[in-house]
Amino acid sequence: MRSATDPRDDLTARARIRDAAVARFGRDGFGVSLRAIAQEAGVSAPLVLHHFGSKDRLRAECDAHVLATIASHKEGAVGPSGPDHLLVDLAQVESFAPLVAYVLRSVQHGGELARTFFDAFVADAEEYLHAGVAAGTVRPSRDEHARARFLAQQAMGGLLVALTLEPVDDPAQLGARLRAHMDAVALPALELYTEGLMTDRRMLDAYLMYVTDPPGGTPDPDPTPSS
Amino acid sequence: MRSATDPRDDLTARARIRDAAVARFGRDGFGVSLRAIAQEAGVSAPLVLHHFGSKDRLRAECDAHVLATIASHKEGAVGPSGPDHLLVDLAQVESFAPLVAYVLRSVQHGGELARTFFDAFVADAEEYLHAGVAAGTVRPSRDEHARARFLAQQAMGGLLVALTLEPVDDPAQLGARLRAHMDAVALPALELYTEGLMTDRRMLDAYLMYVTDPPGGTPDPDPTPSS
DNA sequence: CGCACGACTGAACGCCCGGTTAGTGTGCTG
DNA sequence: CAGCACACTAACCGGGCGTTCAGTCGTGCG
Repeated sequence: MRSATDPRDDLTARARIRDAAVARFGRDGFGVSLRAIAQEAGVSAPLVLHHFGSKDRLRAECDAHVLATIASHKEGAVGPSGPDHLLVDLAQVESFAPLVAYVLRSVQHGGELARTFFDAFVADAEEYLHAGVAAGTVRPSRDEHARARFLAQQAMGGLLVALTLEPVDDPAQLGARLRAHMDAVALPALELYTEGLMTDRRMLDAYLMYVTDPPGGTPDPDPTPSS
Repeated sequence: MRSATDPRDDLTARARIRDAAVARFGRDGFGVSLRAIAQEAGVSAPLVLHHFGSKDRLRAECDAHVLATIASHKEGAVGPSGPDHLLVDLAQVESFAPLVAYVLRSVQHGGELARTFFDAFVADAEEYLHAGVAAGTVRPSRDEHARARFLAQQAMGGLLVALTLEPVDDPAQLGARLRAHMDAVALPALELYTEGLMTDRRMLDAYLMYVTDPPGGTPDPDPTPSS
């Protein structure tokens, strides 16, 4: 019983299965079989069901566990470089790499956790940008929320595409791969962020003119004919 | 025989199966069953194998078909807004929406076609940026290729994340969804592209200083010990 | 001690998968 | 008309999946 191993209590088979599931889900995707998870945890497949009821509930528990773990670590030490680096920094710590892989899989696959994570990223980005604007290091935007969402989406997506096109087999190398991605991205990103891309304001001004005064007015707002 | 239906020749059951496979793969992912594809094409499952040999070869043929179709259309009319808009513009045409969905699925899943497509995107972006630099509308970069890759990766990834987090059920709505994504992204993107993000050059200059003169020198270039 | 209980497992079930086989209909060809 | 090539299908196969079941083992408790 748990009374005998009181301090560990969560390092028992149940937790081992959960950790193995996180690792396998992250490495091979959510289609991985229960038997593979069981083997990774060193137990039999039915024991997984015995503890978690079903594969779906196991997945849900993994979601909650990953969410809670990362959230608690986010509080502990705020990243030096904004939300984009949180996952990258976490992945450098070997023990956290599986969690990061799990998060990336989630975002690749979609679903509840992915949206939760992404919303948190956007919120972090917005907060970070707001601090920059207040400190005078970041230009204000005409729509701060849209900008935060845009930047988070682009950064997350770019990372995901890079990892998808050149997948990392060994989760121990995930940290190095993420670091390499940041290195490859650093120069163009900093260039873009400080110098922009365009040499003049024509396109932006044209767009601003367009949204405030659409050329076609409001054409046929309810195009439902009589038939 | 094909001599009887000479002009159609490619609209026979084989092509119908291929199109059904493209549609299903794009809508439900590559895990979709052969039976579902067969049902969509209105034939029996073994007929799919009869024509294509195996699921893998069917997938390969879909890859080639999608690649060829989009490539031929790309030649026909070069997009007015660079490579990012090619898929978006194509998806507006209802008949092309399944192909676009297939491409996005490919990039989400990884693999050969994904890399081929992505490399083509990068090449298009590089060409487009180069033209802009030559015309004086786009600032030059210290690493043109890295910038093109960066922008393509971010744009593609951002689109993918947006669609993954809020998936589109009906392929007929894909065009509208992509348009909505471009609308949501237009303002922050144009702001970033024309005005940048930073108010000063400190971070960029610090980075440039760092890469040309790393603080740690060249630490242990070949860390292979004697053992 | 005896007993109940939870952790745990081997075997098996039902299902669906990709793929195979054996055969049917059909239309062209000689 | 006979022969034949081809598109096409019903039935089936082995295998892997999530899940269930019956039972064993170890252990704390009356």
